[in-house]
Amino acid sequence: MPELPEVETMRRGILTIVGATVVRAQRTPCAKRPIEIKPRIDRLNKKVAGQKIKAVERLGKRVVVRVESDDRLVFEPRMTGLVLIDDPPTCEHLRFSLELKNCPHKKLMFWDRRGLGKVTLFSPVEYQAKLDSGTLGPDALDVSLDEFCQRFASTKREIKVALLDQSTIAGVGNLYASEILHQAKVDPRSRCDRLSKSQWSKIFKWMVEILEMAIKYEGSTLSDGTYRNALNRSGGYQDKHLVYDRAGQTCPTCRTTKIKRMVQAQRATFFCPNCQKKTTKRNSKARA
DNA sequence: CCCCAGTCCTGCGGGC
DNA sequence: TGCCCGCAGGACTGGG
Repeated sequence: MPELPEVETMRRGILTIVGATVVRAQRTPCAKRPIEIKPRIDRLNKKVAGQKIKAVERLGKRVVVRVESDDRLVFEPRMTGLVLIDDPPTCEHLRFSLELKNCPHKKLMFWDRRGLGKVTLFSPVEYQAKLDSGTLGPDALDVSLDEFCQRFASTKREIKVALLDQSTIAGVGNLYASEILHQAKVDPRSRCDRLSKSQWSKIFKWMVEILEMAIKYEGSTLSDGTYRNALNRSGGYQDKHLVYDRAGQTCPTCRTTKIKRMVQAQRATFFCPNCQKKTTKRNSKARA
């Protein structure tokens, strides 16, 4: 499931399209079922055809292709989407393509097995409005500790659930949330408004560290094998997971307790009950 | 406003 | 062995 590191790996994998000219945008004829593309493909095509690609950016878990007019084509891979310039895993789930010229690669493609992904074209005004609407928070790798704390501090939600909310911070998903809280030694059920300053610092520090490390390893490929890096190989970070999908195994950190799986907000959470104990503001201060 | 459950989708694996 | 159902979860919607 693409989270920030996997999407960043996709972005880096398609950087050679910068400077290319878009010939046309089209839904891929062999795609099994249509995905949501906005605006309608003919209108979208009119806006991007003939435009030069100026930049390939990322915002949270989205790949953003910016053209000369500053219109932005935003790809949302969600569960099983891939943004590619090389052969997709199958022909049948290819959903969308941008034909290119003046580029070593002829096409930018959006492949998505489950079809939950989306492709949306935003004008500069629409894009700014989207950012201002508050539905998408700042990127997890582009936020200060102060803003990070500020955005979470007042909510009573459980920290694991809050981390997944893209309107607070964009980029962290289910897998990395478990890993971050394990390294920070925070119980995933802790209420945000009851976490201490030092716990927030640890969560922030490990969030940055884990996301950056996972980018170095080109992301995590899980057992379903969907996610591939730019060279169509598996990512490498799945071997570094300490708790995710390791229920029943001995915790690699304390080596005494078995990792547990539980469900929070209908999502699986993995944690070590020994390493990640609930602390109140009071007793964490007393300890310090 | 804030939060949560429900919804979409396909492929895989557990269980019978 | 083969079939079926439940599960995987990112992001949005509707309702309390």
